[in-house]
Amino acid sequence: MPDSEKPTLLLIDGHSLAFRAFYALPIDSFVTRDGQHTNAIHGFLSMLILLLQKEKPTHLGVAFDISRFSFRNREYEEYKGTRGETPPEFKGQIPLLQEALHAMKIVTITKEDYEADDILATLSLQGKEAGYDVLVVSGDRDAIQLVDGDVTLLYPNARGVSELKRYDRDAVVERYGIEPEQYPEIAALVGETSDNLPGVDKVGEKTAVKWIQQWGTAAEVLAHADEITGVVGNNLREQQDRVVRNRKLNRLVRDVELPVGPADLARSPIDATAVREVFERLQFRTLLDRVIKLEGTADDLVVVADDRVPAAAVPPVRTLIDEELEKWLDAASKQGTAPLGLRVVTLNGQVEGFGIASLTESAWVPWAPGRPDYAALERWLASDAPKYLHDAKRQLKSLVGTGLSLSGIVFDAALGAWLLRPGTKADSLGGLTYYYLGETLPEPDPSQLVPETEALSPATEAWYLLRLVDELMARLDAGSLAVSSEIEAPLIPVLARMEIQGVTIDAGVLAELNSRLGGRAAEIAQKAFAEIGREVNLGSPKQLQEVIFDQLGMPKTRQNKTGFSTDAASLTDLQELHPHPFLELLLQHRDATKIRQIVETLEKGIGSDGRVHTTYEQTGSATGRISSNDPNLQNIPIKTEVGREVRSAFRPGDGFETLLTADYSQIEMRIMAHLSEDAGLIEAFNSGEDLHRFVGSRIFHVDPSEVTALQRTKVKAMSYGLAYGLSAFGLSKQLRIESSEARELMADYFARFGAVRDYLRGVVEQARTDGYTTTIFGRRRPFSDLTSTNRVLRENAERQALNSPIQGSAADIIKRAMLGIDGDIRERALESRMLLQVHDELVLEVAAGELEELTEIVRSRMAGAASLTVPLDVQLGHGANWDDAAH
DNA sequence: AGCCAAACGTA
DNA sequence: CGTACGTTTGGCTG
Repeated sequence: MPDSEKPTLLLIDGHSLAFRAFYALPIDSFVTRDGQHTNAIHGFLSMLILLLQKEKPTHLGVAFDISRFSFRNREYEEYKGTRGETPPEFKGQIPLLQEALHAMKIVTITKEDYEADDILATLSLQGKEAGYDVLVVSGDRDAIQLVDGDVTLLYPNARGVSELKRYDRDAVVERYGIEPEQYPEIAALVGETSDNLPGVDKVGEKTAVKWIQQWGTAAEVLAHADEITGVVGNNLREQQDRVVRNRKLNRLVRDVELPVGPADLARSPIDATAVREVFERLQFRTLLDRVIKLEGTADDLVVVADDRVPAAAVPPVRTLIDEELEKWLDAASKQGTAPLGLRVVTLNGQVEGFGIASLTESAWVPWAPGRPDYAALERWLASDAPKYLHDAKRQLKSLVGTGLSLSGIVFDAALGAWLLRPGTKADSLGGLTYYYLGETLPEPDPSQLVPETEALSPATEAWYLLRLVDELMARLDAGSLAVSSEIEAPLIPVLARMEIQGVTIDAGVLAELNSRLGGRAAEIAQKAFAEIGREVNLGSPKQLQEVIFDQLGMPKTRQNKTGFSTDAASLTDLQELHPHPFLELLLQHRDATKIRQIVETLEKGIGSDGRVHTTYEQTGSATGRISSNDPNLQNIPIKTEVGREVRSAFRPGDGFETLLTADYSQIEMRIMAHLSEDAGLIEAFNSGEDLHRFVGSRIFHVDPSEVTALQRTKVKAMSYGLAYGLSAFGLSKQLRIESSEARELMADYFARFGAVRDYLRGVVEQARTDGYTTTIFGRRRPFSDLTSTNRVLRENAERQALNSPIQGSAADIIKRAMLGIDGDIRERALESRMLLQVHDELVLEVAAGELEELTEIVRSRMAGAASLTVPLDVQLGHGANWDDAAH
């Protein structure tokens, strides 16, 4: 509770918060009729209103930078040098935001030559000394140093401004393990990429914290630099200038001369007319209402995190059984009833019960096998009555063996959050609730025997889940919502079944392969040692560097962080001009041990049922692909002969006849043809001619039949590379041709397929404007670095952006095919089942007598998964193992 | 045990 | 100076 005796001074870094809001809110959705972008203003004001309601500050000021340059640039020219050009859509919003603030009678503060954070530092110090409770809101981590007994920092989480993390002294200590004053000491060692202040190489937060805990300041760390051993110690000694410079620059100035002091920041009543005028100009309707409401009746206002989600009181948890439960669930099953939140609770693999919630009620329903009085629960679970879950696949799998079935999963919060921010890692329910609702769920500390905080009831979790889903759905655009409800949510049970089924792998084949490869690796190693006259660890790049560059005196290869690369490409390059048996043997050794490692991983993964059960990570990629882990079954070797032997260990299980594999041929190029509408490429696919042969004939001006193998190889590499943003330089590297030839090849390609280039350029351009790319089916991927002035960052983002609609659309398509196939299999009650997905390939296990029917299902569902301007070609094959099945 | 970088398997 | 992943290994540190 705020100390009611003390006035509260709220200080905001306007620029940094507005900038974060700019990237947190879709730029498209906030544009006035005359084209003025307003997303940063909207996000900032929305956050401000929340703060005013929650914190009830008596005094308030917002500081802004005047320009990108401050006295720090005189100290260090490159300061903040990596920052991108401010997007024009953002720039214009700052004066408007200031205008809106002035209408609300909020003081804005700027100071020539200083940054907003220096202003905050000065005012927070003055405020503290004058007896205020001070709240500092900044998106700059340097502001952590301001935290004190009376000064609290509110810091936005990752992206977005609607959730602010509260850092008081304890929170800083908990998060960083050091006192707030010491934060800049750590930052000086670690560096700050966004300010273009490199720190000491190899020193991350952990290391820095450890040192600061030991020695207190960065200066003291430097004084003890010679006590630090190892590479890190060397780096520290060599790069101490950086530390000194960083420390100098990240110290905030606390005595800036300002025209106002804390007392001048007392809040005054808003100028309602002016607010109305500005807000109408910005076309902020709901915000206007919220600002008007702030006046007067603030006390009985419900704090809302968003226009759409009214916070409600947490409903009491009831334990429901018998008729009461039946009545509730039957009502919820009626057509058109609102979804319920659901948590499946397990302990040691056993289902213990269910937390179920509506917005007004929440219930804990214990469950045990064989209890007849839970018919209503089981009926509701199995029905299509809509349900919201978080990480539904995991919970679905936990029901295996209980006899319970679960249907009606219409939205998964983990998937929804991923669709909003596909580049981020999956977050827990508590994490998402905090991020999106700004509310903290109590989580017991697993390290405590008797936890201080008791775990939240699953029923209450289900209630928070319900509110979270409302918020996620409100934030998702129409296209992403469609992807959620038509692709991702329906795919959950399909993937769950694939994981549960697993795939049979012949352990005997693997064992034989393992020992054979082991023997071979040992042999090769011996020969390699003989060549260099000593034994080294062939798996150690460091030792290999000694051998290759020092002992053998080979020319240096591509540089990497530890010296010079010894990767396959570099070694092959070396072989060209400086052939040496050791290099050849090393490459062979790598081949053998790599495959062997994969074989061993697979062997360990074979369960008592003789099958390997991977886990598909539905939120595992930024583009929309699924990933596979534990073990990864999407990287089983295929390119070499031994590699294919691994595939031959994949067999149909007992009672199944054969394996069926089906893959899309050149799906990414077909999507490229569709999206670019390039007439030549479309003709290529409609002609029935081999793609690369066709393209080659156009580039080299010969008949398709006269395209040589070498020409075809070059064309193929370029076609595939295009979708990845390949440059002429990269192409020349890959094909080992002159860069002039590579440039010519690309020029010739684009001369014939110009629409492809136009399309790729257009994608990047559009992504730069909108801030995201979109797939054919509406899946989005946001980008922030497309406007960076840092060339490496920007060009990386450009390649990702041009690739994302292509790779992402391919992912959409195969997912749709999987839904169709799974649906058909179930509808026709076939015994056959889908086992593996490898991005453009599916592997199925065929039950006796079902091959013909299943083949037709797979063919038509895959080919029909999208209607593009070119056909989707599907290659099918079957056989006694995965290798044989692929022709 | 935890972290990082390198290397390499797949699409 | 080609996208998207997951896994292992060595080497460093505690």
